[in-house]
Amino acid sequence: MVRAGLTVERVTLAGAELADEAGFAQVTMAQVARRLGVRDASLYAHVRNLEDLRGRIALLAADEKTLLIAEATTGRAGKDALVAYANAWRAYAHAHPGRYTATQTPIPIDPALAAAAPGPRRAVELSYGMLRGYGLAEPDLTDAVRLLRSTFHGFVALEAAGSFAHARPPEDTWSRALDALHVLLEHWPTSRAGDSS
Amino acid sequence: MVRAGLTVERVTLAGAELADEAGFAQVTMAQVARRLGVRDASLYAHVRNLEDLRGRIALLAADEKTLLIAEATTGRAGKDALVAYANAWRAYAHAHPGRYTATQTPIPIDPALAAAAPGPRRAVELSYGMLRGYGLAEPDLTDAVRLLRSTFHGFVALEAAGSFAHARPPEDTWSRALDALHVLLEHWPTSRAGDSS
DNA sequence: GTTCTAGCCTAGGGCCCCTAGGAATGCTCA
DNA sequence: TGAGCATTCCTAGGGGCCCTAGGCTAGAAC
Repeated sequence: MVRAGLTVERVTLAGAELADEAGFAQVTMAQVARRLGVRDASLYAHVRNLEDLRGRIALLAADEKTLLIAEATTGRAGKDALVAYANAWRAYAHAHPGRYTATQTPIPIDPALAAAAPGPRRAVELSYGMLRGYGLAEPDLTDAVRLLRSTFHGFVALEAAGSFAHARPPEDTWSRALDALHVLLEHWPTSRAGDSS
Repeated sequence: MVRAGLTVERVTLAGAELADEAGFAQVTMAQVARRLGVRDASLYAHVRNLEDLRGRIALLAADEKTLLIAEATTGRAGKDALVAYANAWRAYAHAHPGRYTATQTPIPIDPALAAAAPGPRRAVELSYGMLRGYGLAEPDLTDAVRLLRSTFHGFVALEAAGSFAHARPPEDTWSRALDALHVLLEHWPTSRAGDSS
């Protein structure tokens, strides 16, 4: 009998690949085990249970996404940084749909595991760094980061759900939206709402 | 033996209530049947299968959400309409989290069923009507609608996922974001990107 | 009152999650 | 080299869920 040589990392990766190919909902102990040529009971030596496995996939995806964004935005500022950040975000969601939904699905993740992951902290740094060129101060900085992240996530989520199935290509809307957000950041209503209508 | 008096509507409603209380992932034939005091096999007389039931919940939720937005925005224009639309959206997501995730989850819905639902058409009308005061023309109108819907959905999704768990209350960010979007719609970069940095 | 149409039932197969306990593998160390 | 040992992977099995097949009964139609 040849051992399969499983580790937590290999199991998690197999789950991530399965998520991208068949959807995150199809990530199941039995399916992952089949993909690894192993019985499902064997996975419990490496992963606590299904929820644990899904949480690890979510953490892996968050780290990968953050890393891609970091690579895309280094050395850029202003609108260049905004566009690079946004495009890297959307590209990851397109390239790894299952992993991406894993990051979104609210899973109770093991705190110790989450603390060891470098993703979240790095993601916050990147978000704030991207906006450095626009001259915003707290709390506007936090609000702007949240608005941008909301828009990026919402766009790819609606795109994945097929809400943009009409005539105009999503790509066109996407680039126009980035233009608009850039303008917004330059005209950010700092002290009180600019209510001119 | 007393009959339970099931109908498609009652089964769908029970599923929707269960979704709000326990999460959309917990909407299962067995759970819904238990809630109705019935065996799971009995539900198949009213609903084709689990996927069909979930699709009906999604459609119900979409209709309810659209109705609330319609009530909130009638008679309003400009920023008033924008704020009313956005607040109704977020309020529905908060009041019915399970139903709301049902609308987001990409479920293959029976086309005949979807065609009979008034929600989608009405939702499109409302979105475009809300922007009537900003003087946008196509394709900017479509892009603006998509941007707004992306932001609204992304915000409540990240909120539900616990991404805004830090110091600043989400409410504050939300109202500032609406101010910012209002400014954005007034400064919408119509012809070519306003690239002034 | 009989017949017919439903609504609801039990029975059962297949898949999945997870635990318990056994066998084989490959490392450590005398 | 070979015994001991931790780890890896296995089979067996219980419980839950989805769904189909087929039977029984309540209420409507005649």
